[in-house]
Amino acid sequence: MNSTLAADLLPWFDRHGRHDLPWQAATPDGRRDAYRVWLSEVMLQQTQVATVIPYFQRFTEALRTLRELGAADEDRVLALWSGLGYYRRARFLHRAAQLCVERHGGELPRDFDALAALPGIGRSTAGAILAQAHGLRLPILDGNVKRVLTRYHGIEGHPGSSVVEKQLWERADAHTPYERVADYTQAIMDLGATVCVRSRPLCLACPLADACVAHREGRTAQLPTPKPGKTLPTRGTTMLVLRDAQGRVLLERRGPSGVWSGLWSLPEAPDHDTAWRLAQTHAQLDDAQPLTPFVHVFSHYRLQVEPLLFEGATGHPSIADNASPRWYARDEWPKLGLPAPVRTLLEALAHEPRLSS
DNA sequence: AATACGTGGTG
DNA sequence: TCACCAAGTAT
Repeated sequence: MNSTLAADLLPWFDRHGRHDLPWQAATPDGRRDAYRVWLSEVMLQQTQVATVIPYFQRFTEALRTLRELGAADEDRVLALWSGLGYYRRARFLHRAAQLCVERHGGELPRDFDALAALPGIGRSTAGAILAQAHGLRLPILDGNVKRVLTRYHGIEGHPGSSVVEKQLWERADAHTPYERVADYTQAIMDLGATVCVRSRPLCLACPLADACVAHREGRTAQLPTPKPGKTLPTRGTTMLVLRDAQGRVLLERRGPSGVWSGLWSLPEAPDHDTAWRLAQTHAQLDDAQPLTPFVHVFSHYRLQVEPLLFEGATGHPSIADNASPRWYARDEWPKLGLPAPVRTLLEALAHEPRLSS
């Protein structure tokens, strides 16, 4: 393999790459903090830089080290993640930090296999961490790299399929240079994010255009091959907003699997009748007010939500711990991991007490 | 191998 | 309005 990809890419990176991302800051010894690199890589899974930056800032200000993360309550971690989505990432991150404290002296292992064995760290993330933090020559294969390489080599087929992915890993490895690995890793992601974008790539500004098969053959619009689409199924649920005289709301912790796992959310029922009966088990209520229904879209289905407001709940015990379910006052919501639409709903309700459809 | 898993932005 | 997309991993 006598590829010139890295040699063509690095001068472009020096001039046009991103060098001031928050997780790129060097420590006093000129290295990058592996904890911050790790956190950024996990946050960036399936998530764009602009979305991640404020979450990264807030998270690292609250939990500055791997040990602080490991010692934190899961609720705190999920609250810091709340709104970012794919919450299993946060739970894995938390668990991995604890494993590092138990087994690896409070640090992220520098061995690839040990690193990739941690929950939430797959081959690409492990490679990115070791390349960025320690300069080890390891390939990465994220969405940016897949887009660049499918075009550069004219590779057909959905990049998510195992056949295509295998080819891409081989190409990714072959292109990874022995020098300036951290810069190369950032460079190919920057190229994918800013030049070799999905629609209307900026080939005139691309340092790889001369050697790019897709550019030469005019196939940039056809590559990478899009995922075979299917229409999202729709599910429905009724969310119960049980509110007491002080404005506290009943929330319950969701189970360890499924969407929003581990987050605090509103009690749910399949229909209004069931919701009504469920409400009676929490308080003596004689009035339910339908709020404005809304649709929340996940990656694999859309959820039609019909919120039902029950006002004036009384007689519940005051609970001090985090047992679920629990009544939460508004000033406690920020400390909770809440699903994005639930947070939006509760805040809207707090601002507009009489909001209804 | 195929699917579950969030959310906000965009054309 | 809506389908599609954006720094993947686990099962």
